[in-house]
Amino acid sequence: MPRAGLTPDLVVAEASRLSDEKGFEALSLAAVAKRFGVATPSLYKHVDGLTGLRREVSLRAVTELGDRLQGAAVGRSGPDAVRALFGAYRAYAHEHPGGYAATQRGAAPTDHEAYAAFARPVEVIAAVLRGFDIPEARMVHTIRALRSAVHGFVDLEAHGGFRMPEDIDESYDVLVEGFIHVLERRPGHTGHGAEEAEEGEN
Amino acid sequence: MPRAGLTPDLVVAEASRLSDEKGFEALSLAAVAKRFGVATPSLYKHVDGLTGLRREVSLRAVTELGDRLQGAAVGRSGPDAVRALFGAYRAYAHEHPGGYAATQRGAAPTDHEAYAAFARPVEVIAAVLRGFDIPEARMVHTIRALRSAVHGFVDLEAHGGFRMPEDIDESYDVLVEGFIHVLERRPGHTGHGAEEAEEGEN
DNA sequence: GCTAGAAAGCTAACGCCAATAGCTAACGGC
DNA sequence: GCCGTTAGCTATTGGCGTTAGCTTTCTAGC
Repeated sequence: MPRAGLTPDLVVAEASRLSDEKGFEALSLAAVAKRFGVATPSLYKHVDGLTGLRREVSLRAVTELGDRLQGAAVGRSGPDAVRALFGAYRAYAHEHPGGYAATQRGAAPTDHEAYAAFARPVEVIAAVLRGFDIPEARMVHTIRALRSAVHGFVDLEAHGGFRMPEDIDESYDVLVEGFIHVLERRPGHTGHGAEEAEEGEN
Repeated sequence: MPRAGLTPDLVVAEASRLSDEKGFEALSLAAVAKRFGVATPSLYKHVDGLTGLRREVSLRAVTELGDRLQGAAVGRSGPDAVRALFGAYRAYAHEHPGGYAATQRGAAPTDHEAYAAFARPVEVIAAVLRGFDIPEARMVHTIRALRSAVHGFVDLEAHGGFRMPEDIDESYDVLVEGFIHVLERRPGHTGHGAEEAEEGEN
């Protein structure tokens, strides 16, 4: 009997595809094995159980998301960069719903590799926001606000939370432009601030 | 052997408690049964399987969330009402993490009872926003933006997405005040709008 | 107070999944 | 062409959801 020729990368790639098609919650070792025409236990030779597989899918997804954000932001600045960021973020979630969902399961605090991977998208956001006149003490709060806005919209949309007939793209525009408006005309204001800290998941 | 005295309400209440303690994903018939000192199949006399139990927990949660929002908004208007809304929303998520998570699994389109229940929190938000000078064509988009902001923040926070040392309450303030700022000083602007529609999940 | 029927909770059994142990056969280096 | 490595297998265990069918408790009505 010839071998299936699996590798960790192949398995994770197929798992990512599967979770994009059926949802991240539907990701199972049995389903992945079936796709390769292989028995479930065989996957253990390439992946550390279901937990490990989920972790790898998350890592892959968050890395790709980071790349996309970076790609969107490069060469732009100010409001344009923010628009590009918002756009790329939602586009990724549309193209890879399972991957985006995987992105939401944070990494264990001890898992340094995952920790770093999860920090990257945030770093890109931070870089873009530095183009605005935001006091250091407000930086982290602003990053968190942006992340909340994007993620909230994308997540609600993905779960079918917007049921009215109004155009969803237009709603996103309203959100994005509203956010930019605050960024531009509201640089300071709350003077009492904490000191700054370095990169990481804000 | 005396009976356990279960009722649908008791079962759902215990399930809600369990999912608040261990997470909505950890909700299982087996775990609920164990809490009552009862065999798993016994629960089928009160609840329509795991799917049904999840639905009931969701309904209960979304109803309570709606009540909380309403309670927070009543007697207030304008920015104060928005602040109260944001506050109550996050407070609910803190007190009932499992319930809040349950809230995110939307209802089936055919499930009219659930549909109505899920619409209620949105109706409260809509009522509060009517206190601002927002063009009808922009209303739904604004509601969606608010929901995105709150949910995004709460969801990221719940999943441990804010890892920097900065105070999270303060971040929430920044988000809330930013949103209010847009509401107050940016009533119109994009003139091209759709027509209005009635309540429902926006 | 007794009885009959409704219904609560039980055990048994099946299928699906994750996971571990241990076998076998295919592959690659020499 | 041989041999060690290892990919993939089968067998098995344990947990879960679900259905079927039984027994026993409770309660309504006489």
